[in-house]
Amino acid sequence: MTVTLADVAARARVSPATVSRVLNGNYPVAAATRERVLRAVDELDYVLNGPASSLAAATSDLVGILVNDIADPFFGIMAGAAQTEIGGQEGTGRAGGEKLAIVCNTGGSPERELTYLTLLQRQRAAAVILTGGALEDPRHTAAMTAKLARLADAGTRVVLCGRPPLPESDAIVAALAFDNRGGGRRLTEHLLALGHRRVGYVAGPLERTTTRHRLEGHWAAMAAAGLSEEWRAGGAAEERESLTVHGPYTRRSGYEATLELLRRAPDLTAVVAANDTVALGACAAVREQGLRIPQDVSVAGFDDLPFAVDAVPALTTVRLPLYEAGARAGRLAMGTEAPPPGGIATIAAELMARASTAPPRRD
Amino acid sequence: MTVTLADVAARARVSPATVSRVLNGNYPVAAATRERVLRAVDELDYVLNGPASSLAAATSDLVGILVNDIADPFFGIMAGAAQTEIGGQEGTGRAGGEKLAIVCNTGGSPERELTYLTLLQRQRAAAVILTGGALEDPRHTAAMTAKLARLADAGTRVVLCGRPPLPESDAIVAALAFDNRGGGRRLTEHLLALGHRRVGYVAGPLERTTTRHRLEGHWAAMAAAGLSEEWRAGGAAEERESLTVHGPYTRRSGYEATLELLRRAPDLTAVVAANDTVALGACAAVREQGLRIPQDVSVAGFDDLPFAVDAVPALTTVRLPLYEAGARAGRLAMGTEAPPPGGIATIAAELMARASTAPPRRD
DNA sequence: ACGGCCGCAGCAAGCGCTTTCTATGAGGTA
DNA sequence: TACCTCATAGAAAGCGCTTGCTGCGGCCGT
Repeated sequence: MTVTLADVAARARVSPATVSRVLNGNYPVAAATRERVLRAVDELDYVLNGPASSLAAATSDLVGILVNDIADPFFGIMAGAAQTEIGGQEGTGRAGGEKLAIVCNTGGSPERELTYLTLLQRQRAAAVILTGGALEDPRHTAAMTAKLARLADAGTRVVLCGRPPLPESDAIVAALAFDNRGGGRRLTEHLLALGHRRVGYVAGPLERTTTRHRLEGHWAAMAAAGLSEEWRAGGAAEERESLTVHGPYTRRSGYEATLELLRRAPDLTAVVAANDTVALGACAAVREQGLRIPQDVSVAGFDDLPFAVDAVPALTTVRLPLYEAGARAGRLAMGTEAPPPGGIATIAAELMARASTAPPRRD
Repeated sequence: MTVTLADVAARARVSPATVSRVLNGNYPVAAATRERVLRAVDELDYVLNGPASSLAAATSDLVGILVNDIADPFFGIMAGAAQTEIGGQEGTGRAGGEKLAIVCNTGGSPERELTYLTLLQRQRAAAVILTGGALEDPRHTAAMTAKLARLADAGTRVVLCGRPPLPESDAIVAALAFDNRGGGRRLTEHLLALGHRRVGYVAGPLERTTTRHRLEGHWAAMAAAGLSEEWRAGGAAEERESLTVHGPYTRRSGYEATLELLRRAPDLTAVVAANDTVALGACAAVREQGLRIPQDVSVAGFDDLPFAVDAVPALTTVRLPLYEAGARAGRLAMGTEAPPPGGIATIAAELMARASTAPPRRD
């Protein structure tokens, strides 16, 4: 039925061992023999049995890339870049060093995240790349740390991309963290410099590192401008809360949250969104209220996804070098690039001031 | 070092066979014994060895989803939907019927497409979903047909999603094809009905089924309106060609191609793009030329990706039910849903007339 | 009360490959 | 010529799991 190594060996009139060695190319085989074997492989249309080979060798050439939402280009871009570095060109046997990247969509679910790690552990994956923000649940964090430790024990290289390093875990080859806090701060500073004082914030889901860091940057800027004082005077933390609404990283959330913000504070002059997708929803909501962007309300996003520049007006946002980060993560996973000192690198976030933000109208 | 089935068996004071049966749950095991085994599994933090298990059982619970470009939401949405149906919740053992979806990014490369199919064949994948348009190269088509036949032989279920069925191949469980031709035709008819006569077309890459079908729909509409006559009079096929430019499915391509079209035919009143992403680039180009949308030039896309409705003006496009199609493909791959009669289903494409198209200006 | 069944657990034979160790012959050296 | 060294190829022992078949008590039927 299915062709096995032994069949190839028989046809090439050599032993199975020799065929294996030809295919793996890590043992001297006479040119003539190799030739004969390769011909047999070709003629029989032989395909290596992955499970058998992984079992015997106790390794595989799979690299897992975990993403929170595959439909979101934020992850797609990173995953694609990583995958480019990891490769995927090979013939019947294993070409040298080439690995195969597979993308696993967790949908943001912690269970699924662990499930996929288990799968990859099962498959003895060569490396795992975790992209995007992490959930800040102590239980889940502990489970992840433990799981990653076991993976590392088994020889799997673990790389984080766009995710802060795990506390006291030495299982990780490298962590590339985006400077979400700094980016968030600079974005709000830009708004403040334009003269805005009443700034609404459509935040991402609670308990995500990305959400928290961006929000912290925002608040830091507000506080530095002395605006936290105003809050304190005018009603303490509730006031601050009232200008922040949480929701998923979706357009719809941006739309609804912005309507809500506008209802709570009609005198808002700017809305900062958790990311560009959310910002698009915010724009729609602002327009629906008959307000103009940026004359009446400024809107800003985060990430600088490709479509941000095409929004009308072009979206002010914070550029994250997603492609570069993904590619670097890919190289780290392959062991092609040396890890940064301490295994941790912070990736700069650059403010992209565009047309969707302007000074507030003077009433 | 690593915990094996045997270790678990020893701790639970049963035979390895029993542990295996508890984990796979397809053989009667006394409740008390099962309990003991599960406890041992938990205590030892045991993880099944995937390769070993796949080898022995000659199957695996992996489902591969091949996509052309993971950074493109077009694919992300389908893949995400399919993955939702396929699941990914399971404990240490294999929960009943649950499979694990992995996404493979071919980047549009035929070699990589085959490589991934080989990988999945190697892994004895339970099913494979191929999304998006196919390459129309006879050599590659033949290779794919052969490869899919072998996969099917080995028991892998093959589902096509958004891709036309392969000629004379019975390897396929089902093919869900989008009505790209019909959608393209209706879109151009809409433009013609508005009064447009000079319509530019920014097409996708050559030799892709999707590109060709959409283009055929466009031409069919033009011909039906008697506009092919005008062409014939005014310079035969070259004229028709001159209003069509090919390029990749990227924003940049849309931008450049539109500038080129405007140069060739300054009297153009409408531009149809291969998809929404390309349309965004087209919009940018039109604006850069100082032209207004839709007053001076109408622009239309295809796919109705989430951001299409957020473009300003909102983009006229053709809606493809990507999520539904992906989900259905997922169910077909799981065997949860009966294949359509003949294994082939055409999925309707709906015209979404929005603000980016309007009657041409009367000069 | 005895044979037959049935429910449950164990034995052992692989699944197809990798890899260590051993065998063999050719070529070089003293 | 006898001995030693390489360079290659083969033999065989698993890798960790699944599963057909066997074995063993206890319960039922008559």
